Amino acid sequence: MEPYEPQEIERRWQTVWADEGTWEVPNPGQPAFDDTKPKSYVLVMLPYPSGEPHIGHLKVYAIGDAIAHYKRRNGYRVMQPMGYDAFGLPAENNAIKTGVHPREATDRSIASYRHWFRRWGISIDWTRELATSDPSYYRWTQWIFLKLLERGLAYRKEAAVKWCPKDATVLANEQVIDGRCERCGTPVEVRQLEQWFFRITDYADRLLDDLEGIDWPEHVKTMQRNWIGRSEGAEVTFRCEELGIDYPVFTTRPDTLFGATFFVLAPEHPDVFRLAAGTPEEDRVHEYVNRAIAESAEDRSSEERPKTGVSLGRTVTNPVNGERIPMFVADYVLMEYGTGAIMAVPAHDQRDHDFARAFDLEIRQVVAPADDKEEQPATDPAAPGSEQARITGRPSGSLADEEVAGIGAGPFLGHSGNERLINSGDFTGMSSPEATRSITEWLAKDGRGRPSVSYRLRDWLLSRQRYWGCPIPVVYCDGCGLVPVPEDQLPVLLPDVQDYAPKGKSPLASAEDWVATECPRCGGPARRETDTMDTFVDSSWYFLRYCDARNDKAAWDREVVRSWMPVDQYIGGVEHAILHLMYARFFVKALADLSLLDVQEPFDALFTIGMITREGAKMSSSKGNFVDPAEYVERYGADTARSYVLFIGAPDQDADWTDKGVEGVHRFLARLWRLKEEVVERTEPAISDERGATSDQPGNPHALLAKAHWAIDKVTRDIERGFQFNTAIAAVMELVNEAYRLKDGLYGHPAGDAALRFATATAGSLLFPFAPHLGAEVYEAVEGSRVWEEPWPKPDPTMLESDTFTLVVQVNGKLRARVEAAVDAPKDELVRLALGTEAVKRHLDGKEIVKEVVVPGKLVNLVVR
RNA sequence: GCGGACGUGGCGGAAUUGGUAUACGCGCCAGGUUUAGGUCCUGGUGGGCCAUUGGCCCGUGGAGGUUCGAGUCCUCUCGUCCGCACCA
Repeated sequence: MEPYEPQEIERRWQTVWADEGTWEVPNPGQPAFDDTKPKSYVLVMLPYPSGEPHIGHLKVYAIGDAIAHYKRRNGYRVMQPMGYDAFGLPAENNAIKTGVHPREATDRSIASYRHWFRRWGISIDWTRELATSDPSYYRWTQWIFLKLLERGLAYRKEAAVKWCPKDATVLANEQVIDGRCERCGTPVEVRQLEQWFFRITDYADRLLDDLEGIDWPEHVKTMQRNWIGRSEGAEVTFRCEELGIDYPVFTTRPDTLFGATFFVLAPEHPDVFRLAAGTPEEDRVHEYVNRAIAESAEDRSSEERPKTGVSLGRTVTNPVNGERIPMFVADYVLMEYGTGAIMAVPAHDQRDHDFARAFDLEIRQVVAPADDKEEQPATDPAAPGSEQARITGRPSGSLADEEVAGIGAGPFLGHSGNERLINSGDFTGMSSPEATRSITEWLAKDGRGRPSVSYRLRDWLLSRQRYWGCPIPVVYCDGCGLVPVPEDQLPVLLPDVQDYAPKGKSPLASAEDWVATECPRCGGPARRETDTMDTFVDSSWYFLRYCDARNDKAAWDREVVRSWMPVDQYIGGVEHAILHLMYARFFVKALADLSLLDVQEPFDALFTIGMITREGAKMSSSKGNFVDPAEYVERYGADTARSYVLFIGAPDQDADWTDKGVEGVHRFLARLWRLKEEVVERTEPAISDERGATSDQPGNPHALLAKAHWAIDKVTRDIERGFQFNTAIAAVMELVNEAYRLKDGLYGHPAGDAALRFATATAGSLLFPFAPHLGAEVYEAVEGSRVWEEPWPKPDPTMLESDTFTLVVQVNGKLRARVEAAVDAPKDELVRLALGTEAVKRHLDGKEIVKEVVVPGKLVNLVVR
C-alpha cells in the first residue's frame, strides 16, 4: 500500500489541467462553444498583488472554486477567471522607499500569485487573465472615462485637499495624523484644488432601489443604504431681511419649525464673510472660520467635543411665524450636506440643544408626547417615581412646563408616532406626521418651501496626485481649454519617472516630455493632465473585461458580455461592502445608460466571507501570528489546506485556525487515500446497478450504500443551502468512517466489494469540489474515469428511506425512552409501543394521561397529571 | 447614539418546518496492531448525584413568557464583535 503523497498527486493533476486547458470556457461563436448548457459566471474579487497571497486568499478562492466545480458538474458552462488589481499605493510607497519601479514589484507579485493559484489547484480559465496596470487593460479604463465625460458624468470641480506647507505636498487622508503631516509633523492645511469627480449622486435613487432585486446579504444591503443615506424632508426658505438674501435649509422635521430659535451656517458657506461684513462680529467670524477650515475632518467630527461657533450679527425670518432669529456660524454644520445651512431646533435635536446650552439660547418645545394616562396622573403630574420624575431625575414640584418632557435633561426626540404639536399656531394638536405634511404643503403654496430629499452620498472624487495609476486621458490647451484625448490615441501611456514622491503635484508632472503635448483639436501646445485615477475605477469594470479579455478592438463586444453578465455568484470580503460594490454598480448603470451594456446590476448574488483568526486572535504584523499558506501547502498539500479552511466553520463566518485542526483534516484525507488503496487492491470491479448494489456478491451492502446515498443527499443540500461546506465535509468524513467500520464487518457481515467501491468513489466525488486533486485521484482509481466529467451524483430516494425509525418517547416533554417502530405504523400503534416501555410505565405509575401528542415518524409525548 | 451580527462541551463548531442538544474535527481517556515511539485501528468522553445492569436531576449568556414540547418563537436584560456617525 502506497502512502498518501499529496505533493506528487497534486502535481500530476495540475499538469493535466494545465496541459489540457480543462477549465477554459469558450465564448459564443468560438469552437467548442456549447449552447445547450446554461452559463454560470462565478467570480471571486480580484486580488491586489502585494507580496505573496495570504490565508484570506486561500479561503476566498477555495470557496469560489468549490462553487465553480459544483456548478460545472451540475451541467453549467462555468467561467471562473482571474486577474490582478495592480495599480495602487502600496507598490508606489514601496518604490519611494526602495527605488524599485512599482511595475517591477507588481509583476513579481503577480508571478507569485499566479504560481500559488495553480499550486492550490484553483480551476481558472487562464486565457482571460488580466492586470489593471497593463496598457491593454487601462486603455479601456481611459475609454470608459471618456464615455462618462462625454455624458457629463465625469466633471472637474474645486475641492478641499490636505496640504503640508513644509513638504509642499498634497497628502492622502491616511497620511494625516492628528491634523499633522505624518512625515514632518507640520500642521496640515486645507487647499482648494481642481479635482475630477464622477457624478454617482445622480444614481443615488437607482442604487438604492435596485438593491431590492439582488440576492445579497442583508447586512451589505443595509450598509449600502446607510451609505447612500436618503432622507426625506423639506427645503424651507429663511430670509435675511437686512441683506435681502434667501437661505434655504433642508430639514427632516418640518413639524418642528415653530421651535426654530436660531440659524447656523457652515464655516465653508460662501456667504459667511459677506454676512458678517460691517457687523461688530466681523473679526471674530474671520478668525473662527479660518481656524475651523484648517482643522482636520476627524477633529471636527468628534461628537464629544463641545459645540463652538460665533454670532454673525444678523438675523433671518422664520417663515412659519415671522420671528427673527439670530444667525451663527458653527463647525457642527457641514457644507457638504443639505444646503450648508440649518434651522436650529434645540428642543428636538441633540446638536442644536448642545449649542443652545453653550450659547444660552432659547429652547422652545413644540412637540410633546400625546396624552397618556400612565404618564400624566391628573393629581400630581410629577410625583416621585412617576414617568416624569424619572425622565428628569428631579423631585416633584421643581419642574417647569417644558421640562416635563425632559427638556431639562436633553432634547425630546420621541419617535413613537404618538407625538403631538404644541406651541405651533394653527398646527397645535396635530400629530407629528400630519403636521410634517401640512406645514410643508402650506409653505409650498407661497413658495417658501417644498418637499425635498437629501443624500449622504457624495460624488466620487477620482483624481489622485499619485504616480502608479491610470493616467486621466485629457489635455489642457491654452486655446481650446480642456480637450479629451481622442479614442484612437489611447492608451495614454504612463511614463517612467525617476522620483515617485508626491510634491504637491502628481509625480507625473516631472515627466516634462510627456506632459508637453499637442492639442488634439487645434494642434497647438498643450499640457497633459498629470493626476491619475483612483484604483477603484480600475476595479469597477474588470468583470466586464473578463468576458472578452483578448478583444483589442473594443473594451468588450456587447453580445459577448450579454452572454455572460450578470455575474451569477460574486465572492469576496465584507471590507468591500460599500465602496467597490457601490462603484461597480454605478459603472454598470452608467454604461447601460450609454447603451454599452444590457444589465442594470453587475452581481446577481453576493457571498461575503468571514475572517480567519489564529488561536482566537486576529492576525497582525505586531503579533507576528500570520498563517502562511505556503507553509501548510508544502507540508500537507493544497487539498489539506483548502479543505481545512472550509471545514473550520461556515464560510461567511469568522473562523479560527489551529495547527492541530489542520492535522485532523490531513488525517482524514490520508484515511480516504488508504481506503482507496485497500479497495483497489482487494476488490474487483463488479457490474453494479446505479445505486451500487449487486445481487451476486456476498456481503451486506445495505448499511454502507445507505450511508453513501445519505452523504450524497447531505452534501448536496449543504452546498445548496448557502454553501455550508463545513458540514458537507463532515458528511464525507462520516461516510469514510462508516466505510472503515463496515469494510471488514466489525458489526456483522462485511459490506462487500460493490458497496465498498461505490462508497469510496462517492467519497472522492463528493470531496472533489473541496479537495480536487485527491477527489480526482480516488475517483479515477476506483471508477477509471475523470470525476469532473461526471455529473454531480444524485441520491437514490429509496436508499434514503428505511423501514423503521427510532420513536422518541416523552412523558411531559421529557425524553424517557427510544424504541424502534415501523415507518408506516399508525398513531395508536405508536402510542401502544410507547406505553409498552419500562421507563414509561415507571413514569406513568399512578398518574392519569391527559393528552397524547403523536408526531408520526418522530415522537410520542404523553402528558400526565 | 443609529444600524447589523453573534453568545451552545476543555476548544473550533453541528442541530431543514419548534420535536432525540452537542453531528464532524481537535483535545483527553481506554483497548488493540507495531521491535519501540510516532503512525494506524476500535471504543469512550456536557455537568452533578445514586448505582450491579441502570437510573434521577441539571444543562445552549441571564430573567420571564407562549407551547404537550423552546438552542430555535415573543418580551426584557447582560456581554462580545462589525459598520456608520455633528448627515439637520
